[in-house]
Amino acid sequence: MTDQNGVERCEYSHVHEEIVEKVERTMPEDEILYDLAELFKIFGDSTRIKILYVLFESEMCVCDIAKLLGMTQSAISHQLRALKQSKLVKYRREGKTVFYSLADGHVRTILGQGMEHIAE
Amino acid sequence: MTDQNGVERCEYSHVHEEIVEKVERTMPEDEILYDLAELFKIFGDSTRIKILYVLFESEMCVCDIAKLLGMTQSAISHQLRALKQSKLVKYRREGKTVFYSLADGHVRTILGQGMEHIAE
DNA sequence: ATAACATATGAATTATTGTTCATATGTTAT
DNA sequence: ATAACATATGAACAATAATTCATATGTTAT
Repeated sequence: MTDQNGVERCEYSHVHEEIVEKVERTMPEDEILYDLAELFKIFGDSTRIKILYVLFESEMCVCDIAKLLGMTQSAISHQLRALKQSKLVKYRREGKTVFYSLADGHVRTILGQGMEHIAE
Repeated sequence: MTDQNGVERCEYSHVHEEIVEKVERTMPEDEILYDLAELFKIFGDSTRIKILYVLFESEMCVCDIAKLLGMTQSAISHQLRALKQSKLVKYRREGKTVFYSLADGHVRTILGQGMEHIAE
């Protein structure tokens, strides 16, 4: 069923040619799909989700987040970096302290839709 | 800064007590947050995202998905299982063939919001 | 019952990722 | 300059996960 290049060779295809063409027209570029997957990977960790939920209520410094979640400063800092790189959180420095906050509204929508889905 | 239990002990907390209480009231149960992370992990892989995009256009059998994405039947089948377990796709059997399709509308919303976010 | 096809699955391998530990960087006060 | 505090980061380790390969299951036709 699979040739030497790993490409499928089913005897009878069920998709009509028009569907194939439509898929090829609508499917975003590989690079975009890769970026999209990278974004969702960020949501795919409960520590990061908790951080986002904390930031729903208020901007907060690294240490206070760590205290609230009962985790080390290092672990939280590493995860905040991931959230920062994905532009899901932003930060401002005030003396020794760095305050993190949510970067935009998509976070709420995405988490909200996820919640709705698992609630079913 | 960290005690022997790994709990943070910052000298000066910046969060006010009322914020802490609000976070503790609003934060969902650990189990729910875990399930939520599990759901987003599913979106965190470009192969699965491609499968979902394909299914936007039409229900489709495993072999045709594999052909469209240039991947093996086995790899697609494994990923479809993950999508099925997360209730993101459903399926119906017709003879030897199994047709997969999107299970609900959250998929579109979540992917759409993700797209909006990375487009910024 | 057997052959042929479509799909599913277990085990192995490779790659990725979260946390910890130790330490570095940056900031403020003395 | 030094000490103290807050945060960031690199390396290592342990845990997860994606794909491949081989094979099993399920369905249809002969």
